[in-house]
Amino acid sequence: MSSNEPDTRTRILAASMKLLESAPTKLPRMSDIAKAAGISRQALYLHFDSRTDLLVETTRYQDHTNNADQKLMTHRNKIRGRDKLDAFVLAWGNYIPEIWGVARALVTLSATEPEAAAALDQRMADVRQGFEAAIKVIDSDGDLPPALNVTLATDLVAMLMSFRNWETLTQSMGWTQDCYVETMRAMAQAAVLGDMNALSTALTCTEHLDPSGHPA
Amino acid sequence: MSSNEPDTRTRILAASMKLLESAPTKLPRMSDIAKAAGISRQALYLHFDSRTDLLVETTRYQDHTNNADQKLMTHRNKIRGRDKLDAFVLAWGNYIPEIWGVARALVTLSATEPEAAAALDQRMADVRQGFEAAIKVIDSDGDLPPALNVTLATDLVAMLMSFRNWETLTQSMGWTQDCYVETMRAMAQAAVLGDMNALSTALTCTEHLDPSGHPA
DNA sequence: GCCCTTGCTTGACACCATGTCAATTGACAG
DNA sequence: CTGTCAATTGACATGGTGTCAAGCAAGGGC
Repeated sequence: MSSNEPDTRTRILAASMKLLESAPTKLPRMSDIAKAAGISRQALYLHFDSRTDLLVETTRYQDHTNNADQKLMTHRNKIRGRDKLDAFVLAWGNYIPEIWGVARALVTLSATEPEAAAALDQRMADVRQGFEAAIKVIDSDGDLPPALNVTLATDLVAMLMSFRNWETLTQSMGWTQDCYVETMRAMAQAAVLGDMNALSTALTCTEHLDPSGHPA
Repeated sequence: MSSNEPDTRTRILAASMKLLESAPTKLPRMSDIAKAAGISRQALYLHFDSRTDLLVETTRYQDHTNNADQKLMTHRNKIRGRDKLDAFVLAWGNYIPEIWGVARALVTLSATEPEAAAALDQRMADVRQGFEAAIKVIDSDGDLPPALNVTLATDLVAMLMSFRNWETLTQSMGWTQDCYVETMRAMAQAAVLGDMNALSTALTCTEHLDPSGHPA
């Protein structure tokens, strides 16, 4: 029976993840999560040290159930640095919406909880590393403009592709996910390769935005 | 005597501002602010409805004491759109560090308090408007690349110059304020004007970053 | 059939921060 | 002297996290 019914810890994590995904802007109370998992509030503390601990474990759980590693490794195939960058921008940019709810909760908690802040830093460092790998190859390809070095370029792209920027553009400013990805792709190429015609491709968005546009 | 001793409300606001500026990552409790203002905790509620209200008023107070309007209006002089953009990027980019502490608190609270979120949205909208003004002129100058429209370009630059990005680059990634401003200036020009050689100017940073660099 | 362990339940409680209320004080004005 | 205003004090409600102790139900070993 243990093969069919998932163990309690897993049920908690699944419930936590579901709650965070379904209402990204509200972070649930421990009692909410307990109810959703079908156990008592106190029982949560039999499996997790604290609210923060539970949340951090939820992010791990989510990455695991989503095959995050696999999804973010598509750039392995590519040979040229610019293709690697492109692939990673695409992969990460399209992964963000999947993790939005959970990541947002992590951001919120990290304002007060150092543990959460550490977990968030780690996650951002992981993403940064993906970009760095691509940019190193761009550099050895000789495609990196002389004005940039690897560190600077990586910082720039990592900033550009930050979770928060995705949130701003798609949630506050109403950009389509497609528009976001395409524009960020163009921006990354422009910034790191000095490739300006990349930005003409972003033309697909203009349609989406002109008429309806901003709710704010 | 009322001319020399500031009234209580002002003393509270000053104390609140000072606390937020001196420890940007910790948001003070009401009791901390009361103590700093030299009054009882309960007396705060004689002047402000709630913690959120007090914080929002603190941001206004800060903008007022800092002459924010004046500082952000330097681009009025400029005629060409590209010069206006440049001036506003410079002005806003250099204003951010002054308001960091208070703004950060607002961001933190806005996760749970709708009032704070509204205030934050307003502030972001104000900044956005500054960029939009410049970009409209760029457009009428005929300098806006055909792939962009005003809305899209404004969103892009507003995202680039967001408070959060400043925080990421200068606080997490260790960029100098100068490096930040110069790079953002170049990025903005590249994004909105298709002016790629702007990015070569950002070369000043490479020195700062290569040796010491990342704490993470 | 008995005991022991394991995982969970229930109820109670400490802690901490925000926000509220009532009674009181002290100063100043008319 | 009196009324008003601003602030003080102490007490309290609320809501959330985290802790603790006692009890209970199911299953395994023997």
